[in-house]
Amino acid sequence: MARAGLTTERLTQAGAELADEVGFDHITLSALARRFEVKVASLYAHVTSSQDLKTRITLLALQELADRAAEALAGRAEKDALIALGNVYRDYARKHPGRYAAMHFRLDPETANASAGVKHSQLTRAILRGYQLSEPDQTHAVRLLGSVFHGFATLEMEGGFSHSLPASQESWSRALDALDALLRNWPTPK
Amino acid sequence: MARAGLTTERLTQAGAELADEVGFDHITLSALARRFEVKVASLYAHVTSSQDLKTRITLLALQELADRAAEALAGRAEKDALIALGNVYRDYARKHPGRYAAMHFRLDPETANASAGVKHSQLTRAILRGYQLSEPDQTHAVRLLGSVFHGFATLEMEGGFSHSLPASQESWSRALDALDALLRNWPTPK
DNA sequence: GCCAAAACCTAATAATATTAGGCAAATGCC
DNA sequence: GGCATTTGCCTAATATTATTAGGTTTTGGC
Repeated sequence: MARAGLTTERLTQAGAELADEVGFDHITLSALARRFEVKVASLYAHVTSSQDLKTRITLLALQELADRAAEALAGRAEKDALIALGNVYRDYARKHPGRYAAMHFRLDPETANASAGVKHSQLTRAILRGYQLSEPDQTHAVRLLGSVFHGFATLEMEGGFSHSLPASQESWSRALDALDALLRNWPTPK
Repeated sequence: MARAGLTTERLTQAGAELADEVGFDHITLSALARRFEVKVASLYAHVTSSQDLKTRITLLALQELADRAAEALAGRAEKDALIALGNVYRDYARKHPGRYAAMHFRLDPETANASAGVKHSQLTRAILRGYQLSEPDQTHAVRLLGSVFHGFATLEMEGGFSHSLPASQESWSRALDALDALLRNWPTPK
């Protein structure tokens, strides 16, 4: 009989799609095997374990998002850059909820360090170039931006903002306005 | 032989402790049964399913956190209240990572509506009384505060801030300063 | 002490993860 | 083009977990 043509890459890609459909927490090797019309044991020639698959999906998501972020930031500065980066995160979370969740899967330190995850903070730091912030305020600002982007995306994804008006899009725009105002006038502790 | 004295409440409580130890995603009825030195099937007299246990842990966490938030806000206003509420969230996430994660377990709408979850946004809204914001800016601000609290707590819990200086505590203080400054001078879109 | 209800158990089924070892299909060498 | 080898996928077996059905034993009220 014809072969399915499994490869590590194809499994990772299909795993990412599966995650977007059923949620990262609910992906299984069984479901993935079913999708390829293949027996579960066959997958073990390409991934070493369920954990391995999840790790690969995580790395894929981190890379995809870093690439989109880098592209979005090209040629933009200040508020333009801030809005672009924020939208990349939010849009990715909305379109790819499973992959977005994958990015918060715990990786072992070496894997994490070799991942595109490190690019994320670098890219966030890059948009601060347009604002006048020096260390250590830059680091504080990077962490605050990361918190807002991640927090908003997560809460919105969970439906936390969908049961009341105004529409969450409105709050998002205002959050970006607020962050811009903040970076433009970063408070110094007294 | 002596009986273990299982009740729904004790299972929920032990489940919450287990979640704090191994992570909410990794709690199992088997592990819980082991902890009580009881067979797994015995648990089904007190919880209807694994899903049911998780739901109960979620409700417990939402309630605990709402109670702590309410207590922390009593007699405080403005920045004092903001700091107190933020710290309640952050401290809870640090001390009870499993329960904190439980709060983002998907509940069916009716359960969610009957939960202490609704109190959270009310309490957040309460601290805005000290600042001069009217609708719909209040809602935008509630959502922003929620995003920062949740985002920061999550990223810190994952160790996202632990591999670089300054210490995350410092960034947290500065984030609260920033939010206070923002609420005091909420930008209007042009 | 007796007896109902409650608490816990054994047994059986099903889904998933994982390992070991087998056969067949594709690949490369002559 | 035929053959050997590698590789891809399979069957089979084991372990863990979730869940249901139905059987005992404990316990508290009388």
